[in-house]
Amino acid sequence: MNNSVSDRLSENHADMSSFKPLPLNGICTRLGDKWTVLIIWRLNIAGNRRLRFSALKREVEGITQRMLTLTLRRLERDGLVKRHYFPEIPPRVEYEITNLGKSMLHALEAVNLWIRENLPHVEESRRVYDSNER
Amino acid sequence: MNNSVSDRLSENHADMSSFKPLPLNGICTRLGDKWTVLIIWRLNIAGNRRLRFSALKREVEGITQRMLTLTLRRLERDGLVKRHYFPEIPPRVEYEITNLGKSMLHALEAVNLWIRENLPHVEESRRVYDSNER
DNA sequence: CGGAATCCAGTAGGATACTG
DNA sequence: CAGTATCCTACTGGATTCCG
Repeated sequence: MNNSVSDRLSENHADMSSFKPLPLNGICTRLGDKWTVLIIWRLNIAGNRRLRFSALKREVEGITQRMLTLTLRRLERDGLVKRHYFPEIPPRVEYEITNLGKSMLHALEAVNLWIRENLPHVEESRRVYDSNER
Repeated sequence: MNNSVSDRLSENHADMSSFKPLPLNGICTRLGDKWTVLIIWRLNIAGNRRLRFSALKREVEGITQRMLTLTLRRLERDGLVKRHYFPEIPPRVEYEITNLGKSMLHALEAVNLWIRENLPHVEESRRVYDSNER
């Protein structure tokens, strides 16, 4: 079986030179936007339970209806979230994270950990930089 | 010794519910911008060798002088990159990735791998979505 | 309830010209 | 060489209103 890619992902930093850079084709941009990670993170916590549109709106702090709709549509389009529509009156719509979405969040765990561990260093560096220069 | 945080980062997906979401405090946004990852990635490949401004400009495809300067300044401010200035004539400036920068790229390896493995699925999902709806 | 449509302000980033 | 300064455009995202 072929796992040459993961083989090259070793502990050895120098081996990273064999990797091409991250393809900045929209996914990376998506990860950096304001709401994507917060929404899919919330859906991931829910696990296999689905969340209604209104529930997400309540629980993702500060998001507007417009941005929630936009972000969910993009997530659905990318296959990271599944949308279940029930044409009742009033309508009911439920959202659920997909396996693909779960795997993406899994890949983000290391980044999450890095931020939690290194944000203080970054902030200290900013303080020093801002006091010296300017 | 205290490693409770990494303890909770297990293989078990359900445990992720105990994590607070990624703090979207500028770093995440930074990762999603157009040039940050490409630049620091290039510096990381160089390892402990430094790269001149002009070398980065040549090798980071399509970047403008302005964006290279801006992005390098932010990376320096965050402590991810070190700037070495030699006041000669003409001036010479060399950039070098820091250990903090290396550790951040290390945390990004899983994301890089995920994209390389799952981008086809995302693109297929987009094709289906765009043909069905609209 | 779950949007869609419209308007608007702020910002990211490109192109270009100038400089110590 | 390694920037800085300026202008300009496109896009992101907030606020608000309307709708089935």
